[in-house]
Amino acid sequence: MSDTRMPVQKRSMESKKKILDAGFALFCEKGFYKTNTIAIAKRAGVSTGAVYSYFKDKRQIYIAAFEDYLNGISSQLIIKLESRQPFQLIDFVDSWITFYMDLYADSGGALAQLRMMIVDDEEIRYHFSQLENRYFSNIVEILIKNGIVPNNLLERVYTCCILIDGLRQENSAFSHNGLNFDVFKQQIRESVIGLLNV
Amino acid sequence: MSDTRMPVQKRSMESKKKILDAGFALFCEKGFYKTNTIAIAKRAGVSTGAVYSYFKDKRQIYIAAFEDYLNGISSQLIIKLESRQPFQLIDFVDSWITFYMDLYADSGGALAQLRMMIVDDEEIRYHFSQLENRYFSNIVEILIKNGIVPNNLLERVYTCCILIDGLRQENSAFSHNGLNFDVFKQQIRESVIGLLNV
Amino acid sequence: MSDTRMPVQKRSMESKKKILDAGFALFCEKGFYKTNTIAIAKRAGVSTGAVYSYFKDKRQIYIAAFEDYLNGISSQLIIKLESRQPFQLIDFVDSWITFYMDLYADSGGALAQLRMMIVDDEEIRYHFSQLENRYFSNIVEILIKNGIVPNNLLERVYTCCILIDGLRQENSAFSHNGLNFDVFKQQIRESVIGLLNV
Amino acid sequence: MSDTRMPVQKRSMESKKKILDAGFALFCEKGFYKTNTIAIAKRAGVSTGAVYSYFKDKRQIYIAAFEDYLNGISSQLIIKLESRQPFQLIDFVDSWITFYMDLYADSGGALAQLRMMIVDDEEIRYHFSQLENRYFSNIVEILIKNGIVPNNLLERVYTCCILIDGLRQENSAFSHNGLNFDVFKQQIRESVIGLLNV
DNA sequence: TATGAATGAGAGTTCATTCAT
DNA sequence: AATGAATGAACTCTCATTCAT
Repeated sequence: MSDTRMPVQKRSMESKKKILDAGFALFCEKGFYKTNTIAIAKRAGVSTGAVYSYFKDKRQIYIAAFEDYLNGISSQLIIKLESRQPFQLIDFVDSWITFYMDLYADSGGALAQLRMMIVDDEEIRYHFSQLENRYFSNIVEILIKNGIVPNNLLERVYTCCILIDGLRQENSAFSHNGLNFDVFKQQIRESVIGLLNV
Repeated sequence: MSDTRMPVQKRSMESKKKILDAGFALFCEKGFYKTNTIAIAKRAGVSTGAVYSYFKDKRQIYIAAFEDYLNGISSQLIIKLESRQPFQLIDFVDSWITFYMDLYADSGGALAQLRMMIVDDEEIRYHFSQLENRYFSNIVEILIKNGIVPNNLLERVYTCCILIDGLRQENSAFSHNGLNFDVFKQQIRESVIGLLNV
Repeated sequence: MSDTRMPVQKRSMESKKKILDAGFALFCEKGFYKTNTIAIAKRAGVSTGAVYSYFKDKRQIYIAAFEDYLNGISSQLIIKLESRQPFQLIDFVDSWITFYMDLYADSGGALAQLRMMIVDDEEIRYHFSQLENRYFSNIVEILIKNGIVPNNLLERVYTCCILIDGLRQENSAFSHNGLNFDVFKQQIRESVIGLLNV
Repeated sequence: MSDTRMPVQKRSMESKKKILDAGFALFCEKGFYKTNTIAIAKRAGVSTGAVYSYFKDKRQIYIAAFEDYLNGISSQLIIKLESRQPFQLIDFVDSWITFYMDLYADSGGALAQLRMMIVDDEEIRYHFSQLENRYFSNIVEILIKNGIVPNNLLERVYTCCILIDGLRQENSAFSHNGLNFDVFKQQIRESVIGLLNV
């Protein structure tokens, strides 16, 4: 038991952070239902009681942990995409695809888990329903800022997002026998460019 | 050692069917984890014991119920698509989109649930991993039979499937503010036609 | 389904016999608690209902099966022992040891199981409490018939029985490290002979 | 993944102890199969959940409870036997018989239960298989220490143990009609002395 | 405030027994 | 008489949550 007392608030914040990190890691690894609160507490190095002093219940840990994560990555993606100057559409699309796939690869299943829980649980669905909208809006903004302004831009961006996410799915979840990934990627890339380059 | 019952009597087969139907309905409504075996038994109008004489465990009910369902719908979709003669690409694509969306709409969450469980549970994933491949192959077959043979057809079909499923998602899972569904649908439609009409 | 109808009573007897045999085999292999009635019915090739038309409950199958078995072996042992003529004490003791051990070896755990259930279950204990008395009496009879009449014969025989059963235990249940079985057997043999040869 | 709790707080250790005591009492009274975890929890005055935070399953309660018990009694018997000085063989044998029978009488069925479960359950058998060897070795040691060193001592001791346990059985499990217990005891006593006094 | 032991409802599952066919 | 599907109480075990310390 360390003698040096830290400011109460700061220690408290650290415990909360540890719980969120532990919860997030476990939820990604094993999913919501196969993760229990005792395991979260253990991984976080705190007591089970502590978990319930910071969060009303298990679901709130989930929501808070994924909110943190999403805030992190969404800004990350946008920052990376904005930083590539001067703007070239083809370069932008390639970066988008690359960054998006890296993000998923690094997420260790986080985004797949979240998609699942959005289907499964009403409260989680409600909480994250605006999630993708932010992402779309950000992309739309960047495009407008750089003079890419076809009609129905929002819908175009959405279609692009679906295509890019399809590529991601192919890469991670299923193994679709006989599919040539490079050919597929090239098709997606061309479709996206076609949609934005009017 | 105790193996699950092989229905012999008529009564028995009816019970098994009732369990599958009840299980399927509940799994779709509430998801795997929020459905318990007592509820399945009650809904099926049988005892809890009966459930376990037909199925080794809850997961097997899930697998059997969804297998039945998928066998039903996959042939349904293909039959509908093949029945539209003479073949016209545009007409084919419109039918595809319509039928696919109807299927999901009628499934009452079944397909969304299944996607979720494929992510969540290893045994279920293993069991249904080949599921989408069958669907792709069927579409490819129809196209070839009707003279649509661009290069990289499999990849093109896959891309089309992703686009159409994106449309479906938009319709069911999320509400993306400000998105004009008809515009979006038109974009998808054109992208699909563009991919197949080389 | 064989067309030739057997006399009802005879068929009935056969089913009962099959249930007893199946029950006995399973009880020996797995014990009373790990054997279930469905398995007995299956092994016997009859319906579960049939089991309950011949026996009030699972315990009665156990009792009847072991009673049959014990009647069989006790007469067997006595017949074998009586058939060795002319009577020589040493030869008698050797035969006794040999036959007893063979009996156990062939019983496939039956007697060990029975001992266990006699401890565990009041009704079974009650039913078989006289079991060993018959065995002692038989041995005593043979000895008297052949002029072996030391004082306290019943007690001597009982002590002999314990010694011989100890030899059997050593051979089957435990592995007592470092024990030389032949030496041990020789000791038992001599103690038994000593007890009877006054 | 969830490991059983390592008691840290004092309260916790008391609970574990209470569960062990309750389990032991019930296992002795009613046997393993007729004792359920709810009854153990109730008798221990704890919740069912508590039982499973200290023990992986019911069998582990059994094993731990009997291990505790055996550790207690095995040293007890040896200590009593060693404490009788100066060593006299006849006195030693009489003490051995007396203490052994008292032990069983006081055990309230514990040792009989354990013998039964050693036959019935593989894991329990494995856990306690060395049990009797320790007892034999202890007796052997005492005898050697006191100059009783006939050839084949281990086997002699084993034979003695069987005889003494036979006496114990007679006293507890069966009622062998017509057997004069005192005569029988005298026979056993003399056989044991004969085996050791060469 | 932090701890972690304790809770207990409820989950999945088994199986001796019954009874409609 | 025979069948075997059906029953449902009882069992073992889990875990989100609480609360005495």
